[in-house]
Amino acid sequence: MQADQPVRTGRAKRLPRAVRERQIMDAAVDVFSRLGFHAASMDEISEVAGISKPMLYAYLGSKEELFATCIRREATVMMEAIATGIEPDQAPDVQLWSGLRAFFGFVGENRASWQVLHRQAGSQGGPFAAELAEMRGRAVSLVAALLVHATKTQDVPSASEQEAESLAAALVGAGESLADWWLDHPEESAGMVASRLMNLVWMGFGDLVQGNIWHPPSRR
Amino acid sequence: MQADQPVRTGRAKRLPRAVRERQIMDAAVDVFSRLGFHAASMDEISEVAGISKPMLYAYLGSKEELFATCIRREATVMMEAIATGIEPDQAPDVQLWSGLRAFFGFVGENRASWQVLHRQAGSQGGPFAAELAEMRGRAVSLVAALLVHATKTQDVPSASEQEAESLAAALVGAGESLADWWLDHPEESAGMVASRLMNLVWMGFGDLVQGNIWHPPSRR
Amino acid sequence: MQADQPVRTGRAKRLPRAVRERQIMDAAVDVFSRLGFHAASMDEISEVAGISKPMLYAYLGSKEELFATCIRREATVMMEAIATGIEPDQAPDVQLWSGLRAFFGFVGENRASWQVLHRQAGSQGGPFAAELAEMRGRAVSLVAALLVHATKTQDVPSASEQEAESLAAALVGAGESLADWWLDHPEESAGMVASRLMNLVWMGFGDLVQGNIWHPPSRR
Amino acid sequence: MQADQPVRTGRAKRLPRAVRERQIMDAAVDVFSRLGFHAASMDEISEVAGISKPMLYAYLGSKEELFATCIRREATVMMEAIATGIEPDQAPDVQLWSGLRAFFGFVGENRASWQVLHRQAGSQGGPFAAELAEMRGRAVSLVAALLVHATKTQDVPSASEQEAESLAAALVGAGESLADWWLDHPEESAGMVASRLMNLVWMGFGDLVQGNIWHPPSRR
DNA sequence: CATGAATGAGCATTCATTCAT
DNA sequence: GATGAATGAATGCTCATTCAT
Repeated sequence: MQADQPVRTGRAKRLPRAVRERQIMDAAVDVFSRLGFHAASMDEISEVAGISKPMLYAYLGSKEELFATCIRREATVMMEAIATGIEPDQAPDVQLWSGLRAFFGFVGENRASWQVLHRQAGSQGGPFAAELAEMRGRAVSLVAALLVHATKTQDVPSASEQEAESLAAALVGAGESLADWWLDHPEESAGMVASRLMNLVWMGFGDLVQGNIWHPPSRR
Repeated sequence: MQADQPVRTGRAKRLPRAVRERQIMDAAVDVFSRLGFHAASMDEISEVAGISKPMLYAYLGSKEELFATCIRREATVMMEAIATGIEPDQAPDVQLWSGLRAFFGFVGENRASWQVLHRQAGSQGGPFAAELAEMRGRAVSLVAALLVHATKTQDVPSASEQEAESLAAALVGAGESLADWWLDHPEESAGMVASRLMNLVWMGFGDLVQGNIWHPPSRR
Repeated sequence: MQADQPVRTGRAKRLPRAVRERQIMDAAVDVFSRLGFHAASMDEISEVAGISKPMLYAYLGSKEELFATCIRREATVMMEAIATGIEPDQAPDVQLWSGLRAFFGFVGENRASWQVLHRQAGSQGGPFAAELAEMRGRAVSLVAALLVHATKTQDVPSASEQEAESLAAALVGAGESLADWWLDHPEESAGMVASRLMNLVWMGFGDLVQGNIWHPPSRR
Repeated sequence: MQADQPVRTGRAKRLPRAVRERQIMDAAVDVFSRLGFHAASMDEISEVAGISKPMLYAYLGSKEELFATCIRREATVMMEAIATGIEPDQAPDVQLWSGLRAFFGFVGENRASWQVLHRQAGSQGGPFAAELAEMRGRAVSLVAALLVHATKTQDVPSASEQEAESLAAALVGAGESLADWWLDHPEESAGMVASRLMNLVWMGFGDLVQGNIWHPPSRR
């Protein structure tokens, strides 16, 4: 997204550290999202960032540190986007719905960010796996809390934490997978995709096949 | 699973080709599942297999060929396990249920196999991405077909193919994610985990929070 | 030339040693002439020969030994062909002419042999360089002797051995180079090519450009 | 020529790129000329050049690219040396003579260069064969042109192109072979060797054995 | 005798990382 | 602060050669 100076030449302009760091991380996110951690090379990142490799190391440390930093930044931004999107004082279904909408909205507008976060899920070997796992775990917990909250508003024996977490994991996975599917079918709108997932997890196939559909509150 | 002889010493015993090939592929699945394609080295695979590198190449070809062969073998075994588990002439919900049970059953008993198949999802660059994507695509199509079949038994305007596929993608993602979660919570039984996902996707949260639970037919 | 059994299967028939050795060497000459020493692999040679690698080693020793043996055999055959072709009791020019004709005749009918002998001239590093150099040296000496003999029949101060050898080296090189050129222009006959070289070295450009041509004795 | 530091130790001194590149190519020519393309290893070249392997690749690309670059450089230098040596407005024989003198002069002073160019003639397989063949072809064409020019100054039916080319090929081969012979008999002077070849190809044995010798014009 | 199975040793190439200017 | 120049350490792959059956 920021392959600016195609051929860097001469000495890079002196810039305040914060700006430089941002610049580098933008480049790193770009490259990591395109190639994945292993295939990405520090050479290419430094080139895209428009600085020399020693600067890369001076500012962001090793490749792994750089990757972890990227993950952390992008994950934080995404979580904030979602948190901001959720309408807190509404009914559980509406909260979930607004969360999903925010999630797909974010993915649609930040493909690179999303891919850095998701395209590496497997490489558990690396030490940045911790970073990734933690970020994902945070998302799962958030959803789990929402689910627990939903059951508490009813007269049903509240589900165990374990159960909530497992369901949350499933939901998060469904969201990730659907987001990937969406990348290959960009003709659909974020709202439509979000709505599908909402229907699936709130109504279930059992209802869906009978024509029972979940609708956003405004239409109710 | 067979990282036995940490330091191989002397000449490996003469074995018929077929046996050695199996041995090597088992080792490869082991290493690939632990480290992922990129981080795995042919050196380590040959060591784990208890043979020298040239045998690797003589029998299974290049690293990429080896990986693709692993993927194909494991995917085939898994798909067969699931196909065998599905009860074909039953109602759609029962079919789905038996499929999920078979899936989690397989994952529980073949962790390495499962991880080879799932831990590389992101590596879009590699030439084996095709292999992986195809395998996953096949699974998604299978689920989508099941969903379409389910809607057709009802008097509802049958869902578009696109919609079915997206829901199937979500379901598959939910299954994958839940399988991963399960790997970290092995105290649960396969049936319990499968049942959770079944309830989520068939009943939906909407029902679940009201205490409506899906039960296997025998209990109905 | 002897890629007989395309797919060897089962155990090779027991054959008397001499026959086996011939078979192997024919295959080796074929492969060496096509690929050169380095690019030729013992695997391919054994395959073309229709036997297993251990047999190759049992019969002909190491790759270098095998190559040296090939060189020796082919060179001997060629030298004999030339020696046989030379008419000993004739005038020097006729002797040279018959030698050249025999040489080009041999090359035309034994391309593989010729290429094994000539296509490796450069690789002086290997220990078989000795073999090659010796063979070539023998050819040069033969020509030199012929030249010396020619001068002795005249009333001129006979050229020094050194001079004769250098001229012989030049002549041999011209022959080799012309033979290579001929491989790329097979439409010419052996006699025509031989005649060109004869004219060049016997008459010289000085005569040639004045229309003075050397003719074989029968036409004189 | 600079196999100085047999064991390089510590970090190589910082040098500007152009200098290092020259240094590397000199080393490469040295090694290639001694061992030939196949037997030469990038390890040895880097060692002789006094740098690490990555520099080789950073500056000169792959082994094949490096070799091709060497060939091109050396061939260019040699062709220029010869072109410079030829006296253009003289009679054909004088032109040939000056060309030969220049050729042997070059070989005498640049043995490594000569050997890189000549010692690989056979390796037909490699992708650099094109490079080599083209260089040699250029030389042959040049000589052929000279021969055609020579016949045109006479009243003789000008030789066919084919004939001229074959004679040129023979002459070039004679030159190459004589140059090699010379490498083993360094006690002779370049002029003497050149003169021998000149006499052979201009006067022919027929004249030589009768004591007719070609002399450079100044002595005529 | 004949062979499938096995390997040690080496080679081209790349990449994260750092030094000296 | 900023960089061009430099490298140690792997990695994928191949080949001549040899056991064990």
